[in-house]
This record gives sequence, structure tokens and C-alpha cells, in this order.
Amino acid sequence: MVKITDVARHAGVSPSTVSYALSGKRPISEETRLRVEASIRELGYRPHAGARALASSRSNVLALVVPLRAGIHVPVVMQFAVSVVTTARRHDHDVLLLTQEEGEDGLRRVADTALVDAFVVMDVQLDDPRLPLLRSLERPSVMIGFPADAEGLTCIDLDFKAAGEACVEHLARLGHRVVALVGSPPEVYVRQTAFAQRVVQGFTAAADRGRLASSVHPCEATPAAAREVAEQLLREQPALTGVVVHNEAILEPLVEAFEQLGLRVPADLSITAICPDELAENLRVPITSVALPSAEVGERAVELLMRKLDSKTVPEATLLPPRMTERASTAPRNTP
Amino acid sequence: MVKITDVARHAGVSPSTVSYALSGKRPISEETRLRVEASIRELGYRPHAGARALASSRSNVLALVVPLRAGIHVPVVMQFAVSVVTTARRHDHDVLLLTQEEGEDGLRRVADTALVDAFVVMDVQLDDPRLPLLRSLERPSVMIGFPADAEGLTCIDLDFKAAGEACVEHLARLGHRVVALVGSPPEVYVRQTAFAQRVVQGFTAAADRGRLASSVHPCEATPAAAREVAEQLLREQPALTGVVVHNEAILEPLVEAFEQLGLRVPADLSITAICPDELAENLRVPITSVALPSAEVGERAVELLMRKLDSKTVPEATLLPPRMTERASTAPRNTP
DNA sequence: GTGAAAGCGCTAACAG
DNA sequence: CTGTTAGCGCTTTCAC
Repeated sequence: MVKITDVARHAGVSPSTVSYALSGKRPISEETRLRVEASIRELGYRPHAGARALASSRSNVLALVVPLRAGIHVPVVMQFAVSVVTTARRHDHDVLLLTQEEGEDGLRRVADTALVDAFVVMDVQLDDPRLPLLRSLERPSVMIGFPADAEGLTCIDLDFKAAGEACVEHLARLGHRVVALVGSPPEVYVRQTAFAQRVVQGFTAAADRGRLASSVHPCEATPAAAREVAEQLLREQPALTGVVVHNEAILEPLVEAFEQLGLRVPADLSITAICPDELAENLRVPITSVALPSAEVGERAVELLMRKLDSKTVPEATLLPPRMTERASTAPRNTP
Repeated sequence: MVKITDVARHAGVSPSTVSYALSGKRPISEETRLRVEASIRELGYRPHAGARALASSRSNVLALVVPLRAGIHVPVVMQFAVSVVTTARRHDHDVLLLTQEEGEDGLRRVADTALVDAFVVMDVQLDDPRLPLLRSLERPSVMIGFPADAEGLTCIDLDFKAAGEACVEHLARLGHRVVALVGSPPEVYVRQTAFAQRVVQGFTAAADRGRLASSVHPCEATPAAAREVAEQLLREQPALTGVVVHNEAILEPLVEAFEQLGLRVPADLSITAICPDELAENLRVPITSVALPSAEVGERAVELLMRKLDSKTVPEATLLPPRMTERASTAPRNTP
């Protein structure tokens, strides 16, 4: 294994000069820097991560905490993860994957052993049990999602309330007067996951403001459940002409179910969704949707974390504004 | 931060004794061990990961290499990942997430910096460009999937050939004589991913052996593509009564498409799949399937890796035998 | 069964 | 602008 002293000798400088040439933490003359860089390349030198972590008390590793509870849409989680890794690498950091089997102990463990420098925490609940720990840990963290009390924490997410509002307002503009929200599985609400609730808030507030009749329907993530909800809606709300879907897993079967029940989309029923663009684009009827910007959220989360690691201040709350794309699933209300 | 010398002082022993009490690498008297353990607990001592890695040249971190190419089913990848993390933790290891943005350089980097001790490599292609590197790296690796030439490597996967055979044999036993395989997206075959090809091999071989008429149909991972394949099959193979599906994303829409085209499952058409049990169970018509044992593969992969890290020998190839579960989607051929 | 001490490879004062 | 050097906290010979 080639080490820093080998490089130093080869370049005719001291180890500290090599170290500083690498870190840029003090000025190095153009000439020696080039010589050091050449030696590094020639010898194929790679600094030992452990030695570095020990000497600098920085591991350059972030922990990504992925609980993977029931009712979450896995592809979205994966997109987050990929974008977190990609962005972390751009900042010369690696990513340690932490699932929730160990619970909060896992967080404490990797923090206490100095395995990681900071945390990206996903799937945050309104009353998340990890909050006290994250506040007490001496390492910075960024949460993807908002708890009820975010005091002293850094959070980022799509503005789900505004997303819910945007969907309703879009339908209202098209003349729809009776709308329904088909939401996440019941357990997601029971668990008090913030984002699901905020969609409901936005949906309801916008409907009330616009004097639309509205109702909310949690829905399991199975095609069968989707069909049931479709039937129920038709039965109980015959005047319904606008639907907002906030449940990736059942978007496709729900649309199919409505059509099988004799409703044409968008002629008889307008449908909008809050979901990844990729999903909305690829259905048989492309769906007007507010994008779930997983990649952007992951990227921004890591960038916030990097600023915190540099002891810079960051906003406590970052809400990404909803971005709606009109596709083939919404149309003006068919007034007979 | 509490360190090993603090614990040593508190317990009235030397640092090395604390270290050995922790690692068990040399005998410690019951009495001192208990005293050391008590001190550790009392002081809340956690060994510094970097210091440990530096002194022992073991980081106790595995790299999980997840390429995330097009055409792979994300939930399955996630299941692998979770099971890899869980099993690694059981063996006192953590998991670093490596996507393929960096390509092979990423592997080399984390190996050369001693960030990780070993690799779990997913989504292996028949002619995988990472193979030479993995062979040359001084760190052990286990591949999930089989390349064309696995010489000198350790591989594990479901026996996809046997899985393809099992599906055909099941249909043959039920009296079906004309069968089709609806496979993965074309890019998966073009890329020469081993598992997709092996399903085709097994499917075709078993069909030939049983003198069944058979055909193979790659299919994009979209509902629209599923509908097209269904229509095509009905048009071109009117005698078709048995279908094997190896494409998680389109299983549900394909079944729906067949039924909308007037075929009842299983009365007119028997369907079997190679997919996660969870998917097969939750369709409106539960599907007879060979399980994709993601969790087991991930677990076994890590266990192989642990044996290699202990310099024990392991089999080069581990093929998990297919396990078929009969559900509601297959029935004896309806002989009019 | 236990202790002393020499590193592991790097960073960051401190010194010039 | 560069070199010298003292650790960072742990493991592991070597010695008893």
C-alpha cells in the first residue's frame, strides 16, 4: 500500500505538503502542487479512510436512514437514495445505508463510533421518536419530511399542502364542483406521517375556499382496494367529476376501474395525481400531476447537510413549491 | 469522547485488556471481563471506527453495489438491500451504498482507501465489465447473479433456469400443450443479463422435452406493452392455454388484458409467474408462482462474504432451488 | 492471564 | 510557502 510518506519522498516534499496539496487548506506553490499531483498519480496513491477519519475527526460518510415502513412507495425511496448518493459523491462523501431494524440505537451507534459525520433522515412522522435523539446528537442532520415540531431541526420536502391545493385549484378552474381525494393507505395516516396529512389539509382548504364539495378516501395499495374505492365513489357521489390521487401504487388500477365502470377520462371524470412524473407519463391515459421531485429533494437535502458540516447556517424549513404538468387526464367539466 | 484508556483506567486494567475483552482474541478471566464490561457500560464507551480500521486494517463495512439500470424491478432491489443490511449488522458490519455513477472507479476507490472490506455486487451481466476489477481487487466479493465466466468469483442467485423449467412442467402436468413466456424488457436481454436468459433457456428446454409448442416474448415494463403482447398472443397463437410471466411490472396489467380480451383465468388460460411472493399473492387473481427470494439471496450473499473475510473457502456457485406455490391462476386445460 | 509499547497513516498545530 | 512533529484511538506483538 502506498502512503502519504511515499508520495512525499517521491515528490521531494514533506508529508504535510502532500496533505495540504490534497486538502487545499493552505496555499501551495503552483510548482510543488503539480509535482505532488504527478507523484500521486504515478504512485496511485489513495489516502487511507480510517487514518484520515482518525486524524481529522471527519469520516466523510453520511448516514442515510431509510425506515421502509409499510405503505411507502419503494421506487420513490430508491430515487431519493440514488440522488443522495450521487450528490454526496459530488461533495466527496460516501453514504452508509441504515435501515430501521436497529431503531434509534443504530443512529447513536454510527454517531458515537464516528462512522458517519451527519444524517439524512427519511420518512419523518409528525411525532417522530427519533427527534429527541437527533437534537441531542452532536452531528448535523437533515430530515426529508416535516414533523409536528421541527424546532431546532432542518427539514425539506415538497410543499404537500400546496400540492393538494394546486390539484384542487386546477380542477376548480376547469369547472369541477365535486371532488374527491383518494389518498395513501390508512396506516400512513394512523402513523401520522406528515406529508399525507398535509395533502389532505391543502385539498380540503382549497375545496372549501372554492366552495367545492369534497371528500377524502384513504386507500390500500392494492388494485382490489382501488376498484372498491372507485365503486364506492360512484355509488356515494354520483355528481363527482374530479379526483385527486395521492397513492402511487393504485393510480393505474384506479383509472382502469373508473373506465370499466363506464366513466371516460377525462370526458366524464378528470383525474390529477401527486406522484413521480415518470409514473404519470407512462399510464395509458397520461395523468395531469404535481411532480414528486425525489431527486431534487435528495440533492437539496445533501447540500443543506454539507453547509451544516461547514458550520454555515441553513434555513430550518425548505418547502419546494409544487410543479404541475397538465396531461391528458383533465378537461373542463362536461356540462350537459 | 470516552476512549479505551478511560475504560481501562476505570476498570483498573490496561487498554489492551479492554481491547481483548471486546474482541475475544485472547482469553480473559471471567472476573476482569465482567469488570471491563461494567466500565464500558457505565462510561458508554464506543470504539472509534476510524481508529479501529487504522489499527486493524478492517473497517467492518461492506459495499453494496447497486447499478440501478433500466428494466430492473426496484422493489426487488430494495428487498435485497434491506436483507443485506440486516444480515451485515448481525455480523457486526455496516453497509456503504454504491451506485454506478462512478462506474468501476467507485469500486476501486472504496477498496483502495480501505473504506470497505468487501463487496456485494448486484445486477451482474453475462459479460460484466466489473469482473476483471473484482478479480484483481484484494478484497473479497460476492455477486448476486451469474456472469458467463464465473471462474474465481463467488456467485449466488435463484436457479432461474430451473425456475423456468418448473413453470413449464407445472403447466405441462396440467395438460397444457401450447405455452408462451412473457419476459423482461428487451434491454434486459440486449444487456445479456444472465437471469433473464436462463429463464428462457429453462422455459424452452422444458417445453421441448415435454413436446409443448412454445414462444418467447420480451415485453416493456408498461401496461400498454402488456396489452399489446396479450393481443398479439391471442392473434398469433389461438391455441395458447399456458403463460409464464417473468416481468414483475406487467404481471397485473397482463392478466387484466387477457381477461378483457375475453379469456378467463384460469378457466381458459393458466398463468404462472417468476416474481416475489408478495406480488403474486396480492393480485385479484392470486398467481401461481416461483418465488424470487430476494431476502434469502441477500442474506446468503452476506454470509458467504463473511466466510470469505474469515479466509474460509466457499462454493463458487450457489443456486437456490426454485420454490413454486400454486395459487388460483392455474388449472387443468379445459379440453372441449 | 495481563501489561507495555510500538505502530497503523494521516492531519494540523507549531516553527521557520 | 514549506517542514517537523505530536498526536488521533485503537490493535497487536512482545514480554512477563
